[in-house]
Formats: sequence, C-alpha cells, structure tokens
Amino acid sequence: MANENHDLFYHHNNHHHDDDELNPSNFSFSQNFQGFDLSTTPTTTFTDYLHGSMDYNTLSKAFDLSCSSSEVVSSINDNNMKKSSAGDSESSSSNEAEAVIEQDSTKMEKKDKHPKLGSQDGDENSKKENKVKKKEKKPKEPRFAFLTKSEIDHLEDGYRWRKYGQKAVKNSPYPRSYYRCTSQKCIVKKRVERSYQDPSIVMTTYEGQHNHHCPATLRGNAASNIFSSPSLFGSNSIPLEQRIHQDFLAQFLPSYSQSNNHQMFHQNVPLPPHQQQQFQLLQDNGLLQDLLPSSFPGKQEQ
DNA sequence: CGGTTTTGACCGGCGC
DNA sequence: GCGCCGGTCAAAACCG
Repeated sequence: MANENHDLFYHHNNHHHDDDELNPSNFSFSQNFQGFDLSTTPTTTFTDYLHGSMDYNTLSKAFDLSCSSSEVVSSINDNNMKKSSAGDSESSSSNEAEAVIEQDSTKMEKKDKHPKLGSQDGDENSKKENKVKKKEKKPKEPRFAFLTKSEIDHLEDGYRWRKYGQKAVKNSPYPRSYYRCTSQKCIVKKRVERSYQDPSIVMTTYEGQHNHHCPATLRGNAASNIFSSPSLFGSNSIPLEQRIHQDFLAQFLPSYSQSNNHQMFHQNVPLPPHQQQQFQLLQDNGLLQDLLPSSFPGKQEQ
C-alpha cells in the first residue's frame, strides 16, 4: 500500500450549482474518499462493471432519479492514481451516496484460524511453515462498497450479520465495525465505517458472496422482494456486472424509491422503524445519487 | 439459554 | 528487528 492513491471522479447533480463542485480538484481525496481511508482496498467503480452491459442512463432510470441524470460519483482505484490536488474545500456536496466496487485486491486474507496465543508448541512450528509455504496471496473476494448518508451505521440489507470486531480508524474519531454473515458456511463479510469528514456519511463494504438466499426473502418481509437476489456476487449464471447491478439496485431501490415518494417495493409492507428512519434520512438529504459514468481508465490488474 | 455485541489481545503484512 | 496498522479471535458481557 505504499502508493495507493485513488482516482476520484465527481459528477454533481445539476440541481446543485456550479462547477466548482464539478472539479475533482476541489476535493481533497488524494488518499481519502470522503473521509475514508481506502488505501488498503483497491477499488474500481461501479460503472466499470456497467460498461457494456448497462449504461448510465439506464441506471438513472432505474433509480428514477428525480434530479437529472448526473450524480455524485467517485471512483477509486489504486492502480493508477492521480492525486487530485489535495484540495481545500470539502464542503462538497454533503448529500450523496456513492458507490464503488472494490475488486479483489492482492491483499491476502487469512482464512485459517490460528490459535490465539500459541503455546501449543507441538505443531506450531509446522503450522507456521505451512503458512510460509503458502506464501502466495489469496485473491480476495470481490468487494462492493458504497457510501450512504445515514445516521445508522449498520444499514439493513436483508441479511443477518454478526459483529466480530471493531477497530479505531486512524485519523478518524469513528470506529470501523466488522460483520460476518451469520449464515452457516457463508463467508461474506461487511465493514462499516463513518466518514470523519462528513459524519453523516457511512461507508459499507461487502466482501465475498453469499451462498444462500437472503433470509428476509424467506420471511417475506419488506426486504424480501428487494433482496431476493440470492447473493451479492453469487450465482454464476449471470455476468458479474449484472449481478452487481442487480444487487446494487436491490440494495438501494427501496431507499431511493421512497426518497422520491414512490412505493415500488414496499408498498404494502411497513418498514421496521429503524429502516423508516434510515430511509427518511435518505429522503431528507436527497440521497443516493450514486453511480457514475466515469470511464476511468483504471485497469485493475487484479 | 442461545445468539449477539463488546473489547482487548493477537496475528501478519509492511515500512523504516 | 521493531513498531504501526488493519483485520480477526474469543472470552465475557449483554440481551430477548
């Protein structure tokens, strides 16, 4: 992670004014992404995946964007970083949700559970050696990250999660929480942290693919239809980009539709209070203008 | 009482 | 080698 800066593109809503907001250089994103340190997670934009299978307008339509087709975008890539001038203003639009896809990454993921404090000397050494042998880095599960404006850290997404850790984030007063899908054998993980630059923004990062259906589906609750997609990146039958797209929409449509006074997905099903709260917030802030066109030349060598 | 959260310790990678 | 840091573990606390 020596040199991991990130490309960042910003497209603003036309209902916002001026271009000073348009200029990426107005954002001090050289190493941060709206207050998030993503240096350890190479990412590519959502649109990268959309190219070829879906265009930006389609998305806009899908989201029924009330405000034009432009939106806040940011892409983050660690391979080719142009440092946006560490700018000044981060006044920046505070009303936005942004989506990025973090693709794999060369970081390795440790899968094995090592005994905590070793003292079982016995095979300890051999274990270590095995590890050393396995020097090759495991490719990481695909990641998908997005920013959401919400007071709620852990956003409801239809799956059940168990928190397994929390860490202080460097340079941020807000901790990062780690969640694992509670479903057996499901290795999907989720990371949630709040921007220190704009505390109203929460970044959620999913990693891996569910090997099961969304529990909400089975229960037939509000999220059921919405989150019926079996997995975030699962199901090999359709192209990744489509899956991502579907899942992305699945995750945001309800919020966004409500924010536009549409009742598409939850018309008959009252949302749980915390979700209402969450969605209300989105509405108040005109959230979810995500997705981006942006062709960022980013090549991601895995 | 079983599942979840909290929280300090541990692990491994990385830079110096 | 050491320290930093992100990520994970797991025991204890918590909760419905």
